[in-house]
Amino acid sequence: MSHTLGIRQAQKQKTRQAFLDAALALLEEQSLSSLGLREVTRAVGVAPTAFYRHFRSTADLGVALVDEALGSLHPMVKTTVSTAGDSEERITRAVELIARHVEAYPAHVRFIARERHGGVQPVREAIRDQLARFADEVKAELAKDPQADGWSDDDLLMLAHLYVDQMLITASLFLEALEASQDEREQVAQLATRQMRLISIGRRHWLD
Amino acid sequence: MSHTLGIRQAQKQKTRQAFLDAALALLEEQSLSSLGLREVTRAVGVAPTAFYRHFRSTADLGVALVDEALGSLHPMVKTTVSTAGDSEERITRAVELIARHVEAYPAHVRFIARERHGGVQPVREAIRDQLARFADEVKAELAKDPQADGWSDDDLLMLAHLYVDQMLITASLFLEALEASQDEREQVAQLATRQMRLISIGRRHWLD
DNA sequence: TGTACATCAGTGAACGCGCGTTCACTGATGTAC
DNA sequence: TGTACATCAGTGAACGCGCGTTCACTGATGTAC
Repeated sequence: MSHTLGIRQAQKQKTRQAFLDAALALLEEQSLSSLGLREVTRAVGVAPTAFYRHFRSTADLGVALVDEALGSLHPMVKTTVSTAGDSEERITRAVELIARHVEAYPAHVRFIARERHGGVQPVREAIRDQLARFADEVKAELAKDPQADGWSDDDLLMLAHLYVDQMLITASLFLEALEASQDEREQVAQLATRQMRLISIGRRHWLD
Repeated sequence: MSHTLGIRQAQKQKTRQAFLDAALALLEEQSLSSLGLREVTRAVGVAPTAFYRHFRSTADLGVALVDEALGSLHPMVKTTVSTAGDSEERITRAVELIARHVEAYPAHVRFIARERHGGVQPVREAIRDQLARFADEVKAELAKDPQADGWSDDDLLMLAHLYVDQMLITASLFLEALEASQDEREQVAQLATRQMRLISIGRRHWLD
């Protein structure tokens, strides 16, 4: 195994994670720009001053949440656009993958959707950077496909951005439908599937 | 002309508009959920209590801002997808229309992008409702096109949502590039044009 | 293994400040006659 | 047109409250010998 932390470091990390978890829960019903430092420490059960042992500000905590929410997502994004299977299979797999991710991490998804255009600049920038990385990775994945023969770099990146944005829109729709009926969630899945199908058709005929 | 308001009503409307303008300016750098009532009255130059003569809360003011930002936009959205001209002409016209709207009303566009997934529920709902209306209107416009022959209602609405989302994404990109170089804005226009072109191709081959 | 000192995550009191909301008010505008 | 009363947009004082940040502290953990 890798290096074991000392008791002190382990405890510190545990508290830090408690801050992130508490903040994420509080952010289900408000934006980061109105999240209070004391509000978070109260939820964690520590003194307000303890906050400063881990973060400079709530904006700083927000950036850490971006890393937590998106940092671990890169492998999944690749899978979403992987070249395995025929077009229809890929789409179905992608939509299901997104639906399951939203079910598993609704608060993370909500946080990203909310703060992507939110009122805290460093957080917006952190999200924008991560999404740009996603687009690059998707582009690399798309380039592997024989369909990409003859495509310019610009066009591949254009399509990659279209996919990334489409994933976010779909995730956001699943989120809204999360508390609703099974039927409503299936409608979202169907809408998303059709939209991806249309994009897929456009992709196939791009060089016609 | 229509009914002329009394002096009192006219003055009241003027103050109300001053609240909306001041709030919109303040919201360039924060979210609605952190906007303070006293902050707004200070910017307008009236006593804090004057706020209650016009709005129940900042959330209420936010809903009024949604109406101001999106209510008058319906004619433009129709034009954006109108059937006049060939496919390439339509796309160019749509992208230019969006670019000009962002230049003319950057604060409104920012407000909508920010609060669409923001922390204030009534405002989110107001935006969602307006966007649903846009999608319906776009769908009606798309149905007029001969290309729509053989399309199901569901598929038309699917495409309408795709267009509406695409417009918002494009507007948001133009907004980010607003303070940047002319070159950067042209890159956004080019990206948006290509994405709409791809969607347009997908549309053309949908029934193949 | 034991001791003596260093580190540092979390504490708790204190601060000045701006917040949202209440209330009774004022004086210009509106209306009835 | 003039008068007497009603309306109501905006005022200003007052309230209790929670905020972010500072500071010196404590005591468990870490380290050097």
